[in-house]
Amino acid sequence: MSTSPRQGLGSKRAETVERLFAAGLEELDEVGHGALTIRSVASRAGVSPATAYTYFASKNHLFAELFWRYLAEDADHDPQGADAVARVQDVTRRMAERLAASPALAAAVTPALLSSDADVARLRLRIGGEFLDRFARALGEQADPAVLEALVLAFSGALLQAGMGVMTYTDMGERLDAVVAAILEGHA
Amino acid sequence: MSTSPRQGLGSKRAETVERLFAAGLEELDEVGHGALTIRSVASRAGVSPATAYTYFASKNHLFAELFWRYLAEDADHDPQGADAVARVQDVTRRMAERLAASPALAAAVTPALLSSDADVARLRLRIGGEFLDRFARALGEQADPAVLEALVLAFSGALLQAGMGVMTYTDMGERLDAVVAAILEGHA
DNA sequence: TTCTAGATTGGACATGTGTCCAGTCAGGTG
DNA sequence: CACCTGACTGGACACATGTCCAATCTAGAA
Repeated sequence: MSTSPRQGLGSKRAETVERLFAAGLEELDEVGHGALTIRSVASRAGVSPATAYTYFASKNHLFAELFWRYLAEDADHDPQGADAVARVQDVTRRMAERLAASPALAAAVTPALLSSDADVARLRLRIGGEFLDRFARALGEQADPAVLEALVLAFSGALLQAGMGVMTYTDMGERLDAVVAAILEGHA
Repeated sequence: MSTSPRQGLGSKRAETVERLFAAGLEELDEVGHGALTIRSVASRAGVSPATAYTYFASKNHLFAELFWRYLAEDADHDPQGADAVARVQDVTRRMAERLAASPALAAAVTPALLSSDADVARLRLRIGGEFLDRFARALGEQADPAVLEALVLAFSGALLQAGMGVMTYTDMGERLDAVVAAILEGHA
């Protein structure tokens, strides 16, 4: 039995996974997602590659987990603003700012989420659900489902384009302001 | 000097590249983009891997070229419809139908276009430009730039979600009808 | 202290990826 | 005909990826 009161949290496994996450972020910033390998992350975290692979099925899985955690840090925030337009813009601006603050992670996660890897597929759904929730909350109760879907799709599209380098994450915030306004126009 | 009047078109190189494209499509349908390798495509086309690599820098480059050609087949079509909404829906429906008809190619191209490969980056811009053109033509002259961008982003987002398997390409057509209507509402 | 279960490890393995290069081949040229 | 040139080829290379397993370590339980 574990001696720790909080089940599992203080376990050896939990400590190791934390070290791997931290090493992953550092490695991402320093060498980018192209050059990063699970082995390099393992080495930075001071564990063997075999150990790292017991935690992450693949490089893509690692990126997806890192992104999910990054997203979750911000999950409790309630969108601010007087009307739906302002609240939705608060959501997109906030996301864009956070992504701009971690460009390496943002660049890594876009291709990673497309992986057919089973662990990635699970996280992908969670992440998609989180986006949907945020927009739904910003819109309020009686929102037009087509409008909600338009927002989610436009946001996904912006993520994709930024991920491909067609626009920067800083641009993304501003451009989405206009796009959100255009979509919501006539949908009081 | 070449004996062929149409410069290069009848050259050996052009014939080989055609065979490689054809083999690539067959291989995609039969084994999917995961299992496909440049070597397997080369073998199917009856050329050596080394030869195939003189035409395509990577698997992703092959997918991007295949998709670009598939897109170009349809480039001259003028969007039909009385008003902007109908014309834009014609564009999205048409694309969705074509993608649904070649699911393996569609599944392959989404991750491929995210590659940092230089040849892919070139095609990515061309493909993005093509989408923009089609929506711009469907909207007509004096379109709101924010609306145009909203449409392109929503469409990109739909491609991404379908590419991830969150929706089918058949769904995509129907869902985009509603999304397009919602975006254009109030933008006569 | 001894035992035990879970965590970690080294290292080999099979596979894929893209590069490179010296050599061959075929068809048009002079 | 002999010659060239562009296309193609075989095969080796360096590297990354993810898997596997028997051996070892370590901290808490008895």
